[in-house]
Amino acid sequence: MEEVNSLSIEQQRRKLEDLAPELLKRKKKEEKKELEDLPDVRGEVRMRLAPSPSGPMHLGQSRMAILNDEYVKRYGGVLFLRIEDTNPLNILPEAYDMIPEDLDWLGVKIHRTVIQSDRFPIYYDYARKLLEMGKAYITTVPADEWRAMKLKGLPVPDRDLPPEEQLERWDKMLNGDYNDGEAVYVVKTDLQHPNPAIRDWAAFRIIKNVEHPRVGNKYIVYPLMNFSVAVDDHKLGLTHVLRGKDHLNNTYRQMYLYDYFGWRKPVYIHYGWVTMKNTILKTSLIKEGIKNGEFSGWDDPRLGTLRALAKRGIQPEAIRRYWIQVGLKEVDIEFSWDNLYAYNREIIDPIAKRYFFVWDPVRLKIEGVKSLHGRAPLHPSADMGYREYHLESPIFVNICRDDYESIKTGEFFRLKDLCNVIKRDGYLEYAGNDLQEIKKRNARIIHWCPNESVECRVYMPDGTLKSGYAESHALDSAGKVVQFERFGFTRIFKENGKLVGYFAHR
RNA sequence: GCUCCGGUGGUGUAGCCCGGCCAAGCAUUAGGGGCUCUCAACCCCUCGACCCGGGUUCAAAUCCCGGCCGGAGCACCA
Repeated sequence: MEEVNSLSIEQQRRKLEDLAPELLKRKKKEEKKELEDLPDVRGEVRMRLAPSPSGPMHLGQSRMAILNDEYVKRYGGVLFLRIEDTNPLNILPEAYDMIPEDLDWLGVKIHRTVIQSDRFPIYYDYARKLLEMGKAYITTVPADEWRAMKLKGLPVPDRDLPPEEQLERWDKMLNGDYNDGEAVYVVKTDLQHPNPAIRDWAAFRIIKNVEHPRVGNKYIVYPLMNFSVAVDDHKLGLTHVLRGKDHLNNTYRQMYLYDYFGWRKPVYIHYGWVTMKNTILKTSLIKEGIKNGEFSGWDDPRLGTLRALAKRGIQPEAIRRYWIQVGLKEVDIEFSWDNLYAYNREIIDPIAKRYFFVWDPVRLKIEGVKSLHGRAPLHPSADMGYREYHLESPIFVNICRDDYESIKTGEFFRLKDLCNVIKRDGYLEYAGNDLQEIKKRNARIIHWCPNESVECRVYMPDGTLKSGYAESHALDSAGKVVQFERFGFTRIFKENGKLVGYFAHR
């Protein structure tokens, strides 16, 4: 060892070359496209997605859906969809259908769906057991006082009442003898716990006079998330739970239930926080915006909902690749639209047909020719056939105002796949059809569309609108993602004979 | 304030557990060039990072200590 280190780097290298040249060759490393293995896997895996039905799914939530799906597919097992609708104040009834639709679009395979509002009797059952065990209490102390005591590490008087009395109170809660906020079911933990967030936590509350979209007024005692989640995670036999690290303290809280009941704990993995700059994800904001007409709906192209992305032609597979490469690290990350777009382009570029879309159009006459024939490939490399143009005198075409203004009068340029022209005052002069001439003179080639085109407007993700004309061939691709040349990838739809597009990315 | 979790280029990630193949890989972005009848794709090139300070060691992105910075939670929401 000492001998080796006494040599210079160059000497060491030479010596190594003699002994084992293969060690010097660097392996070309490929981009990692796989997720890390899950820890502690014994055979099949049981995992879950647990969205609350407050709206359709958005990009942020697609992360947990994709990752769970990937792991269940890798190891085999069961993926549960558990709809967490225990807060009747924050439910969008349509979301019960929207969420499975969104998951289906994402390609996430759900094996079984459970809805928490079906399971209240189960929660009540465990609640009673816990009271019998003396591990929970029902307090009638007002919320703020109770919280203040907790912060000081002090018990409220109710905490130490005997189980019989607690059970009596529990029955009174269920019977409706208390009104909203007058009594709360609390799980005992450790009042001295250094983390105040972990000390005694509320597990059931009373909500009267609010109709739950699925169970109506059947229940007035609603479980809070930590209780119902822990019970269900256990009852469903989960082996691994993926959740955002904002749930870290909830995991610690739930551990008390596992300990009290002696349940086996799943493996928890907490992944980092994702910030999405200038992306609208908050369902409450979206709901508001739809209501006041600011957004056209849940699929408004400005939004970060999966439905909006789908409408713009973002492929579910691109979203999947994105989240797989981000992985499960506990670091907070910033979402990168660029990276998502890159994955999407990878998928879409080989299959998207090419068309001309002229936004902010200028209509110009081509002088000096009787008729013109054009032929442009629908795809530059794949064999998808051609779109053809036959123009008869008088010939008018549309080009983008930006192009028109940046071309000088007298300048020689080409209308792609049609012919060469010279810009004159207010019209174009036909200048042959020699492509080599364009190349030789390094002249510009711009796109155009015939006078007989369809109106087309394209909604951009930033909320702006581009309108103009698209060549009528584009109607053939209605519903699909196309690339408007020199514009970008856009998903187009036919509406009243016109085209409406939603821009994906360049 | 208290509790917990993190810090690799603009962004994401690999490497960190088990120190030396790392003068740090990959992807994306940006800039440049080539190719192309698109400002797409493709090919080539360039810029760009181990939070800071100590320590251990022949050797630290990797181990230890301290600091700094960032984030999350502290709801009768999920």
